[in-house]
Amino acid sequence: MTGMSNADPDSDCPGCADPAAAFAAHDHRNCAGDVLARAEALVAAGGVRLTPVRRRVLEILLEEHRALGAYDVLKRLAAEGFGNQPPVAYRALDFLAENGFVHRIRRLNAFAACMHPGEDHAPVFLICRNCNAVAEMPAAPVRAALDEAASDLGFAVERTTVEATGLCPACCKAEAAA
Amino acid sequence: MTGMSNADPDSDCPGCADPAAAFAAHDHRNCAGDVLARAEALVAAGGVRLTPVRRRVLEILLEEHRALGAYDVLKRLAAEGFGNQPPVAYRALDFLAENGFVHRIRRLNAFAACMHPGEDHAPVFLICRNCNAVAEMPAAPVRAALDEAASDLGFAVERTTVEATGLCPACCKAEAAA
DNA sequence: TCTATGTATGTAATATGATAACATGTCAAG
DNA sequence: CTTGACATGTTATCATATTACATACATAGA
Repeated sequence: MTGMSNADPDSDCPGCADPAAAFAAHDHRNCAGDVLARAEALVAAGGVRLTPVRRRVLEILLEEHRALGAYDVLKRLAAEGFGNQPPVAYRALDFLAENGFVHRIRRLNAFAACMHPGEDHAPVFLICRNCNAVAEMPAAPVRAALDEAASDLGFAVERTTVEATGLCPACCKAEAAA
Repeated sequence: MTGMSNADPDSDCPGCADPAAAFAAHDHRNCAGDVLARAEALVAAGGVRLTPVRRRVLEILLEEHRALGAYDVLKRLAAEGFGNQPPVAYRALDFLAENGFVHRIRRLNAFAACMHPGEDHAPVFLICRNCNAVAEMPAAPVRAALDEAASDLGFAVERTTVEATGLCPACCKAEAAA
């Protein structure tokens, strides 16, 4: 599951805040720092606690900058002296997901840090089937289409899972060349 | 996982071909029969084989008329003398999914028969968080919004997973009353 | 008709993902 | 300093999915 285009954390960085930059090369330490700072602010405001494990899990996902399975996260936690049983990872991930700091990517049974916590939240994910890079894209138009169609049936949408697989720009070009 | 509004196979029948009827009461044996017939025609045309296991899995999903886990399907297969190891179920389900006869619902780790095989295929699912009823909805507008947003990023969408949780009409009313 | 080939199925073993249940620790309000 | 709420640690177990390999089965070509 090593993303091709984001194996080097300093190079390509899909999933970053600016959707236009999502699949383009840039230094992602900036976005990671931003996000962590914003998360702390939100937590303080919301009356919930960003405990050491939770904070560390968020950091791990930000550092890694790609979707990680719960057990991958757990391995890293254990290596750093936190608990090494599944619930430790799941609890932290669930907390972060509920508070909008990470998203669950069902197609991959994995979790990825949210790149714009506190903002619009009905994320859409683009998953490259070739390099596994994952980008988070603004969802407003998709969500609007969904809401409208659903309300015609009398269904009240609360949460959405929208994930697309396909080819990211880099892999698309590579495949065309082959 | 017994859907409230579709516990009785002859009453409410979410997920049927006509999206307007999805959450309304009707006799679903009609849709099930239709679908199976259409599936056979498609299979003949497509050069693939609807073997006994595969056919039976499709029938089970049509009869049940709700999302079923692979192991639920497997239990029923085993009871009828087919193999009782996971791959038996997964292989049939994968085949059916690849050929558009069933859909995988990731949120539920489950599979449901497609109610209009051969037609437009970028399904959207509406899942009631209260009664677990699942409806398949036409996806064209959602898909269009998704394609457009993705292509701005240079991402070529191939397959999509679009699932919404919320309240179906019946549960919506019930909750409002409470 | 035989037999080679591809495709489907059967089976065992195991990997991977997720949760239930309960014990222990931590911290702040009363 | 105690109580209560929340967080964490730990055991055990369940649920979902896949790998690998053996066997059967259809069918096209010799």
